[in-house]
Amino acid sequence: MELLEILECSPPLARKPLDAEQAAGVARVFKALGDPVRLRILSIVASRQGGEVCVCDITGAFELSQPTISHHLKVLKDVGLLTSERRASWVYYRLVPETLGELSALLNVPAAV
Amino acid sequence: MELLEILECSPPLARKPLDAEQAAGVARVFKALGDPVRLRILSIVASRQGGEVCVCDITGAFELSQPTISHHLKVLKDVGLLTSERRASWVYYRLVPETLGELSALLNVPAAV
DNA sequence: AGCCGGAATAGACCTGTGTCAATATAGATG
DNA sequence: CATCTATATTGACACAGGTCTATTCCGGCT
Repeated sequence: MELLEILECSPPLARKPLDAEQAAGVARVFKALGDPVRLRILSIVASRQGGEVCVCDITGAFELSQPTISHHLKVLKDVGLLTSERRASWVYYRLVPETLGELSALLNVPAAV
Repeated sequence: MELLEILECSPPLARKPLDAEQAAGVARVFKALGDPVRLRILSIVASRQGGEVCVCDITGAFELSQPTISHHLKVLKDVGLLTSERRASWVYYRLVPETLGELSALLNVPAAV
């Protein structure tokens, strides 16, 4: 997954201006975070004891159709924020803490100049 | 600016699921970060010695029209990531490190469970 | 006052995207 | 095999958003 590579190699924003390619890679992830439903999904997964959540639990937390939730899960998965695993009839989603951590580091601008 | 309040009161994602209102507030900021041009603008400002950049310098760094850059600056300003100050004919933009810091903290998920 | 340059705003256009209903797929179970 | 439940995919639609041109606004200068 090349996104993680970009993130891992990216110094904080203040280090030096991002080039177009780096910016495009990082923007994909932030764009995924730029939706309230996806943020809530992410926080549901993140705060879940055991670290994984069944899709049905997520669907139940929203007044949105099942395909809509499935769509959002796919977006989060595609940018490397979540992974999924099927067990029997159910699919479980987990955080990818590395991705979140890299984003966090990227935004961690040193104190005012 | 109520956004900062939301951010300041928000524990990390893993603490407990965001409610709809919190998620909407935070999503606004991430949405602003979810564009490559805006990320580059932000990194230009962040990496600038002295902490401020004239609009003309930003415009010069892209092959985009001046109104387009102005639009992106407005988006970043509206969500509290930048502030601006007019001096004579020029307008200078600065980071709001608090906002970045809060986002960084929000994403800072504790190590795997 | 009039002009000039830097920056912001307005409006139009086109693409991207969040949502849904309908359908398909996967696995379990009778 | 038939069927049921859980999840994913497809296609359609409406709205949001990035970009441009044209215009306006704001300071400084002559």
